[in-house]
Amino acid sequence: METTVPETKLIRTAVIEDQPKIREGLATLLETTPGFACTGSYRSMEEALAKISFHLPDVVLSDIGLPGMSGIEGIKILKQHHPDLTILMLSVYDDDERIFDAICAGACGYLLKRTSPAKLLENIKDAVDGGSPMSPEVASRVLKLFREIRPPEQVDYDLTPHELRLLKLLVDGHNYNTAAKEIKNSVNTVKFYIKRIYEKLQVHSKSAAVAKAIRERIV
Amino acid sequence: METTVPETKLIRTAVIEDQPKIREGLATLLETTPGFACTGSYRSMEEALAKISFHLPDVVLSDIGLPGMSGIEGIKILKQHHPDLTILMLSVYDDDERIFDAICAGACGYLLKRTSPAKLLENIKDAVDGGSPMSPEVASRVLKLFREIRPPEQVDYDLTPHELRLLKLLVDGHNYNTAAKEIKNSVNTVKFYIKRIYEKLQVHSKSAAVAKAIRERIV
DNA sequence: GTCCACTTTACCCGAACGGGTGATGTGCAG
DNA sequence: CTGCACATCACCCGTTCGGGTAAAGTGGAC
Repeated sequence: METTVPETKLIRTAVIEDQPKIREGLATLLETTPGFACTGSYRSMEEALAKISFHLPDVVLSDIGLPGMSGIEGIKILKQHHPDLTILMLSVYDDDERIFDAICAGACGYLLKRTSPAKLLENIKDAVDGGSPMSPEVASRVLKLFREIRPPEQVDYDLTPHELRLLKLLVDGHNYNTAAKEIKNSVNTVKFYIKRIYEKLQVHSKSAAVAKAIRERIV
Repeated sequence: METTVPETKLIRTAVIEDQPKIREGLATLLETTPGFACTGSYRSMEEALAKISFHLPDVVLSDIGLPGMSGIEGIKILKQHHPDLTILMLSVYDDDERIFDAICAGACGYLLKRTSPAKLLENIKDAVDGGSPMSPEVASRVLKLFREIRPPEQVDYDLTPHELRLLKLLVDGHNYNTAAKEIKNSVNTVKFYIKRIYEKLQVHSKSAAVAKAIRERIV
């Protein structure tokens, strides 16, 4: 809800892409579209890292499959040097692994190369406005991964607060003795409680209990 | 790259929203736009759950802040009854908690109410095409959460493949004996290897090793 | 008071674990 | 052949665990 005065701010974009046709196409697109500018186009991450500081852009558009250093490795370094840089990945790959890595490396968006020029420009604008543009397929995968991460429905096995606390101590590497000191009980009490924890969790050893506790996020 | 013959398929959409103005606005928008249809508009999740099966839509557009059952609770149930239903959340809230819950409950997209009608229609289309439309702010939050989830950078402690396999067995609840059978070695060999694993992981017990392995995603 | 549920502690015993040391093999470089 | 690295296994010993049983102490309900 800001006053949208005729936007004078140019979106300065750099391109990192090894295929000459695509690289030049993007550069031309950015140069000829009002409101956009291309501050540099680089054939490799190494080249970009060496030269980009002299014409720092607002947005970097980077391929992943580059000769030499990969785009993902590269943007990690780019982000270290210029933390505020907005980075969009532009890739033909839409596999979970690469999407995940790119995002964790600092990319704020992930577009597939088949994205139309109009969409691309719109997405670049979104990105500088703080959005995180993703191609539909990419967004789906991100959500899918997202769901996989926390599927378990917090089954709590009816553990009492006491038992829970003790379980946490076990998870943190305590043995019966140190855990006993921690909760100010005798070792025998601890042993007694742990028996019940094992029953409730249906396990028969400390390590199995710990594994279950961590995996099912009981801790 | 498919032949885009004049699309005859209507996108049938249902609306769940308690505010009359918004609900009716959405219904009208869907009815009057070529290619779209509104199969029903409901004031509450309870109403939707009761009636939606008679006119099953392709897409459900649901508010979160509803009277009675919340939109998030509701779509969980909706998804159980109709797993293939495409569900888009339409909400004023953009907090992490609700976004997370909505996605995990089965929403395939999350839009803010300030989304323009044109964008909204486009996003609905994206959704039926298998995409996962999100408002820019929402997408940013999703990526932020995403990064928080896997911060630890895969330190692998120089475990050999052998040691790694053994560690996995421990994590899966094996004791020395069963693990030994599993890798066809004597118990003593297993003990020997485990000693080295403990050294490399800097731990002194099975449960601590298991905890570390799971937490640092060595498994 | 009595009864009952719950917490806390105790003891026992066999099995599993942890750590140390040393002895075989097996294959490869010299 | 010798030497060396490495994998495999054995034995020992003290500690910790896992599981079973039993019994005080505590507090509230009746």
